Amino acid sequence: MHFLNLSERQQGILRFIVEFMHLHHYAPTIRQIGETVAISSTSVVKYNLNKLQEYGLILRERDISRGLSVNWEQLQQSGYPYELNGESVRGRQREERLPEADVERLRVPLLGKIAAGTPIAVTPSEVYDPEGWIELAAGMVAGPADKLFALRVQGDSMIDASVLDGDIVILRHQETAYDGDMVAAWIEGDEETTLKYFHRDGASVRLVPANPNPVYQPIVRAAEQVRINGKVVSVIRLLR
Amino acid sequence: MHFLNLSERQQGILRFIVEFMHLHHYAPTIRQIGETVAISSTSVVKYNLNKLQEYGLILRERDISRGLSVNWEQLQQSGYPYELNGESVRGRQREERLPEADVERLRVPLLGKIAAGTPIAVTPSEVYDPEGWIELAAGMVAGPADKLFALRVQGDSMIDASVLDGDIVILRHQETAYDGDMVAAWIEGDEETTLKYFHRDGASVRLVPANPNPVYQPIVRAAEQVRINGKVVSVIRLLR
DNA sequence: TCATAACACGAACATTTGTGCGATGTCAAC
DNA sequence: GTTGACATCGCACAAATGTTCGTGTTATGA
Repeated sequence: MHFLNLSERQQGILRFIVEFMHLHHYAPTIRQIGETVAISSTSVVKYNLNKLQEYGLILRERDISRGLSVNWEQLQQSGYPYELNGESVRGRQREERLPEADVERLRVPLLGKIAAGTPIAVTPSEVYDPEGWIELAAGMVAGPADKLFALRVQGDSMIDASVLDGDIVILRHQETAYDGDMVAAWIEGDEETTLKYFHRDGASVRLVPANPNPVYQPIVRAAEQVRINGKVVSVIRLLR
Repeated sequence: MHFLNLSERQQGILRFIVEFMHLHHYAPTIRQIGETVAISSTSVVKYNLNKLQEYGLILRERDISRGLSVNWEQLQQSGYPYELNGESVRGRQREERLPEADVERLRVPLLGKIAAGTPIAVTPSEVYDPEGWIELAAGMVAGPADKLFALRVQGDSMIDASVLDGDIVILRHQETAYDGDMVAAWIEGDEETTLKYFHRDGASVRLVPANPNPVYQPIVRAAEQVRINGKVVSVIRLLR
């Protein structure tokens, strides 16, 4: 979706968000957006925000105050006129990545384990003690080196994804996915975490194992039952 | 204020905030912080957050949900440990690290494809004509970083090793193996290349698939029939 | 022209989330 | 032992903030 094909309001909203996030270091609320873009109803803002999210330009997390972020890469590709904001989108991106100044080497936090029977704790509830960091060459992940984290696979339950006990899975944190993405998802009802290829079938979701052997079957669940934890960008197996 | 001079709780809080913001693109709430750092009272979190703000490490805006941001510059100067097991990484230490770059990053030649039906022909001379190079962090391979080469898997024939089409296998060139090593081997008679765990049974060799699913069975062959091409040290899968 | 989808409105609502404050615990200085 | 700074705890509270829903309004196309 090209920037200029957005509705006027959506352009305004996007511009404001970019500007706001540049000024503060957090996102605006829908009310703040509404005020500056002259939208009286919060629901209208939400409506347009949803559109922007559909276009992949922003990312929003449900029920989270200011849980709004900009997909900078997508924004650039949309032909966003970032000169208008005084500073470039690139500048902003650099700022975001300050913690990883080294472009060629990535440091990805190893946040815990992933196993079939237990949900991934994106926000671990125990005493905070990350297990460490994984060093990667930048080429080891496709796409932006952003929102990445690593999990160690525990048990052979993900073998249908050709992922073995002890493997390390590199994920990009996101709660939505596109068809063909391999995702880590928690399936409510089944109460299990799984690694599968994601396909949307209307209101339901089809999760297809990577291993084409027919002993491993796709599963289909209602979309609401499937909670995506992240997109798998890489799997690494270290043999002794 | 140096990072290590912070109270344990403050260190935990700071660490959590940094990682949280790395994953999401917004700040955590004081409650989320409290849960992960095992602080039961929101006011205690606030108290420590105030401290961190006094030290200039974070910035907070009153009454704003998640209106919390990190002062990255200050953080770096505080000696924040991006590597938890090693010593802290400061901007100044960069130059010292540069000479070590060769040690920390590996370039492994990509020598071709590996498929079930064709033997791997790796002669030392071919090393000089690779299809490309794979950049790895040193931690991606165990053991010495010599005699390494990479092959791209073609086809689903190695699925019994939980290795998929397109995966990259990092091998160390060697013609013998110890029990328990995963090897790439050409089996004469069967005329095929396979990736399996190597076990010696007297005069014969037992090759065990990594996938324990009984549809994949070990094979036993006379030792002379099994030509080892190398030991698998790593398997890497890149998803788009 | 009519149906339909896309867009907009506003108010009610439910949560999420930060703040305030009195009470308690700890520890070193006097 | 008393004092006081510092750190902690619970909990009540109010403000901040996203969502839902019934109802208009405006395009779009057959």
